Amino acid sequence: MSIEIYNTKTGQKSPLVTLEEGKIKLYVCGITAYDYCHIGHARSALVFDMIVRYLRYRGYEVTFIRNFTDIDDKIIKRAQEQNTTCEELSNRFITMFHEDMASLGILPPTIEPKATEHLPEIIGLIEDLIRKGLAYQVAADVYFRVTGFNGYGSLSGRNLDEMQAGARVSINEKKEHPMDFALWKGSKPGEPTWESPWGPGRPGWHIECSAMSRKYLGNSFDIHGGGKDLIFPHHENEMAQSEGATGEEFVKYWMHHGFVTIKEEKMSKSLGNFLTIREVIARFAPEALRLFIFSTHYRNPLDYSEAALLDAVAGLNRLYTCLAEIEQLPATGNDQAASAIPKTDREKIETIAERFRKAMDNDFNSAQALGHLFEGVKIINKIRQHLPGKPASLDLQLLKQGAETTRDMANTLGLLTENPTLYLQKEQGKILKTLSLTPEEIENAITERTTARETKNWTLADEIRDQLLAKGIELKDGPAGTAWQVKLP
RNA sequence: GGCGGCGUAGCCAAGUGGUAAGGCAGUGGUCUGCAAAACCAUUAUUCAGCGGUUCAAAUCCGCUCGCCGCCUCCA
Repeated sequence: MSIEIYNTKTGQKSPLVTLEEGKIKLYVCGITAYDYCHIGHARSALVFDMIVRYLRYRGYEVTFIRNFTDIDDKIIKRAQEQNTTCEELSNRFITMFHEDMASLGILPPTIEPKATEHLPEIIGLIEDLIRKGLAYQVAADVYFRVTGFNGYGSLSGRNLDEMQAGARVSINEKKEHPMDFALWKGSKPGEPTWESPWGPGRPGWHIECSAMSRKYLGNSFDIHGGGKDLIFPHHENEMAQSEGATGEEFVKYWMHHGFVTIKEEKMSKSLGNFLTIREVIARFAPEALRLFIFSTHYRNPLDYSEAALLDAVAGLNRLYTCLAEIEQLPATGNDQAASAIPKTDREKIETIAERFRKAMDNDFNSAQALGHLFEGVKIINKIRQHLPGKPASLDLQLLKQGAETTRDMANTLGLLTENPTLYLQKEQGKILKTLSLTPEEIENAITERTTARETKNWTLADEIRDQLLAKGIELKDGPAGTAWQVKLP
């Protein structure tokens, strides 16, 4: 079975057939570096991280390009506000971006090109377009002639007449057609400037991606991705530029992910309703954010809330707890004993990987894939719970294999990458730091309670236990004494 | 106005023609002096509403209602 991918351009899923056998060339639009990244950016990065990881797991050699836009109107404006240069500003936020990506455990792309480092390629592409009659110069600017490219609108499913009827397009008298867009902008005093055949200026927003993808991936490549908000105009314009210049099909599969919303409203800088990645990571484990993001299909909207993150934390704890419990199992069992595991359960465990792959092959349906992992965990837990004192070796082996498969599959999503026991300890440690209690105080209270229990003073014993619980410490009475742990969300 | 998407249990969320995955929360149970944790079991005769196609529909078609996004910078 092959992987099926939903292609924005065709509006349907189709089997992934790569240009070159076993290889995938992927270009993703990265950030415009002028501010901290928010959860929406995290979703974009995580979705494509998952896609890259999964494609590699499925045997593809993936060349992954993710660019930085380090020159544009917003950067110029913000730099002026902060009384700094565009270069300093964009470099600062690129560094922040890298820190955020590292904290989220996102694999670095093969290449991360910047617009400002590709001026020769950009200028060359614009010259190609002018030569082909697809671009024209007006004063210091160069515009793309949308009426000269007859596929214009085919990606976003629009046509030029409809878009003009929208009336939100401002009329610029210099342009031949209201929808024509800038390839090159003559610079105003004080703005970053590069020399060009059309005078000093800077590139328009869309041309950089056409130039850089062409340089690193060629005229034609397999997958181009980004957020849904990039479909129009950004990707529509990129496609027009690239196909106009080369005459070849620019991209085979266009992939666009949905937005992160807050209270059902799109998270965006202009609305001011965003949380930065660092704010969220300060409170929740990076893998919890991952689990949250992957708990819905990448094309659907995803509503951020604290409650939703806490759900994800609980889910992640369930997964890690299962793995930790399986690690505690004895290494050897009874070689003679027959398996005590029902056939249906055995089959469920044995087919975890197969079912996981089937879900992921279906347009990266991580929500369904995770459902299979949770179902597997449920069965593994059930079997483990009912294991006899001297379990059959066969059954121990099945449980261990099931846990290992679960971990391997989760790894292809960047989940369950930590040692289970250490992860759980670390999470508890993080919470303990926020509590007004030291381990010594807890131990002392337990000693006091143990004495009370020995004299069957249940009232006092329960009181001590309740007081600790109110502070977030759970006690576990066992044969070997009383252990404590921090209450996880 | 144009284009696109969504509406599944208390909440989140899979499921694109064959009789409702999974997670969180809740409830019952195992364990325990009682608990907690963990685990198990259980929770939608029904998929926004109304029609239609079909032996069969959450899934296809039509209409209605509600929500969201893009058309301007945006992941």
